[in-house]
Amino acid sequence: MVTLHDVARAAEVSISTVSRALSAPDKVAEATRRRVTAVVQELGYTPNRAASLLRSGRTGSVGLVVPDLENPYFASLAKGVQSRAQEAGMSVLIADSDENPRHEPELLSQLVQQTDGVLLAAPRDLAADFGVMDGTPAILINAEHPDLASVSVDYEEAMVRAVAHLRALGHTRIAYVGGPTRSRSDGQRRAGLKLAGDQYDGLEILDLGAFSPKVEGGEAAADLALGSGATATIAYNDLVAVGLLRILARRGVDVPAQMSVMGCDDTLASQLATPALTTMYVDIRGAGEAAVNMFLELSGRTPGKGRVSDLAEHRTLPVQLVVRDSTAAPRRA
Amino acid sequence: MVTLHDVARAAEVSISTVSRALSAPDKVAEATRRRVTAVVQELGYTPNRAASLLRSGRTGSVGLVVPDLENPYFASLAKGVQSRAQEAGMSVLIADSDENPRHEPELLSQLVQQTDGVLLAAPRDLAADFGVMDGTPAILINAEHPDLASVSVDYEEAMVRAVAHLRALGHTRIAYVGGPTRSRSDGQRRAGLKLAGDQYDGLEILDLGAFSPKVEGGEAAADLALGSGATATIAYNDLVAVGLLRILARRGVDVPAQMSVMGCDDTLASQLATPALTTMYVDIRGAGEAAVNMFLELSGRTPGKGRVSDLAEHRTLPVQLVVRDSTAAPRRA
DNA sequence: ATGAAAGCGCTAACAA
DNA sequence: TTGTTAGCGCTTTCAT
Repeated sequence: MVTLHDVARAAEVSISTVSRALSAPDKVAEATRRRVTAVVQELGYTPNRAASLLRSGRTGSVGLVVPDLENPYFASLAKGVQSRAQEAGMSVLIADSDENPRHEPELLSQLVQQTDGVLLAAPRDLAADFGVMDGTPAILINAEHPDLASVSVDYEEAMVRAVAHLRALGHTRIAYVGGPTRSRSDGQRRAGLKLAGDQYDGLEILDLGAFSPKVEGGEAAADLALGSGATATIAYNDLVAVGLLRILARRGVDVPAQMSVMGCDDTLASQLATPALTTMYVDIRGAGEAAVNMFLELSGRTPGKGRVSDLAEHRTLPVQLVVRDSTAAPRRA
Repeated sequence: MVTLHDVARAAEVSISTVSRALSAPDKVAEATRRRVTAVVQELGYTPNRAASLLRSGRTGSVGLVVPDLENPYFASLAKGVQSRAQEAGMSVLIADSDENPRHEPELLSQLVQQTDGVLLAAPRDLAADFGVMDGTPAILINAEHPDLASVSVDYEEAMVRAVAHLRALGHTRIAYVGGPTRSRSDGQRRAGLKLAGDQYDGLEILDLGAFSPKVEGGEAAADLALGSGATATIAYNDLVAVGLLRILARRGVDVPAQMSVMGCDDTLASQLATPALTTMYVDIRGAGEAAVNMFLELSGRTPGKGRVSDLAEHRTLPVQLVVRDSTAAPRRA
């Protein structure tokens, strides 16, 4: 292993000069700097992370807590976090709470000790989490708290646009299959739906109730949707939409001719479904990246353009309509 | 920050005793051990990883390299790795090569520095990877190398059973949509297919060629399958099967009545598809866990029952048939 | 602009 | 069984 000492010896300077040449190039004479970097190249020196971290008191990693890594939504999020962190020279410790809110605090407290900060995706029990965070920088994803920075998808806008799309196709009775009641993002979606409903004349939004945010949820809601007289149904997310699709197919209902179906999130699921789902694209990977960026600013590692307000910045991510094969004009009666 | 010194002082022992009490409890008197652990609890001491790394050369983490975290297959793998590692008190650093074999060596060399060992999932360019591994323990997943331990899914058996299922339904002409030519696991699948083909009289296996292991691949192969006169098609994996389903639906072909379709891997995709895919379940999570276990044995952290042959143990994981809605008896002509 | 030197918190000889 | 001690490779004052 090549160390600072080796480089220093070869370049005939002291180790502190080498250290400076690498981390604060402007504090070293041009000639010296060049000589040092040349030797570094030649010897193939790479700094020992452990040593520099020990010295500086940092760990060089961020923690990420997700409910379920197998859920395509969180897989994408993890991917975004991962890639941005890597760029910034940090590593990511991922903890999977297995959809169990009770695991969160425990996982969190583990992470807190091993990382410089934590990204919390869709936390279920913020209050409990708080206890163990103990001052560690934390960023919330799809959740908000007055004292914490956060990045969330604009689900309200997502619903407004979804309705606009269906309305443009000529639908006037639209059903909504909701997600978990306690979910903050379901609340946002409903707000968007209400907004859209008020905006158009003669448009009816039917609330089908709360369902599990999975395929099963959609399956449970399908007959309700059918019986509601709606010509289009918006699902809480893509998974739920897939469940709808499945039962509708079994009932012999042609999608989109007899019923239009929309998902949300544009996860892999929307592309896998048959017919492919019209859905709202939300940049999950971008959310992951944004969360890392916020963390970086918060902990002052980014030169920082003006530095964030204080601790608690809230960032909202835009959404976009993706039209595929599951929506069409309603059939003339 | 609580350090060893703090604990030592409070417990009235030396720092080395504390260190030992934690990492080699049997080398410390029972009473002392209890006193120390009590103080550790009380003070909330957690070892400084950077320091112990620096000193011991170990990191307490494993690296995992996957081609794509968004692919449900690798997401599950990551989940398995994650959970077993957690149990063993280790953390996981995940690197995503973004399906680009050229990223691998770079990611790997980063990981090698930060981990005690590396798990390589479906590596594309083992030769290049080798250069940077430089003696770090490595476990291959779905790949093999004479000098490295590995765990792979038994894709040969998977195909044998898939064919048996279709055969039992009455199919006699079965098409196979292959994956990447260079893929080792595609070779295994073909071997299984051949085996099965030879085993039954009057059974024809048609090779449709090599396709991208994604939805697009299946879409590309669909018309070929249709034109081949086969009554059933086996796809390289679930994603490819979904692609088939999509085009078949567009062509008005009823699955499974007119064409049976099988996927492979039993990823989320097979459940999301319409109709739900009959597929071969392979315990991907188990593979991840097994890989961690092997690493643990290899690096001698598990008391080890007899210690692995040498460096290179190869473990094979079983498969299982999952029947859903995409297969049925062929229609009488 | 450069060098000397003091540790960061911990592990692992080596002593006792 | 326990304690003493010497660093691991680096950053960072403080001199020069």
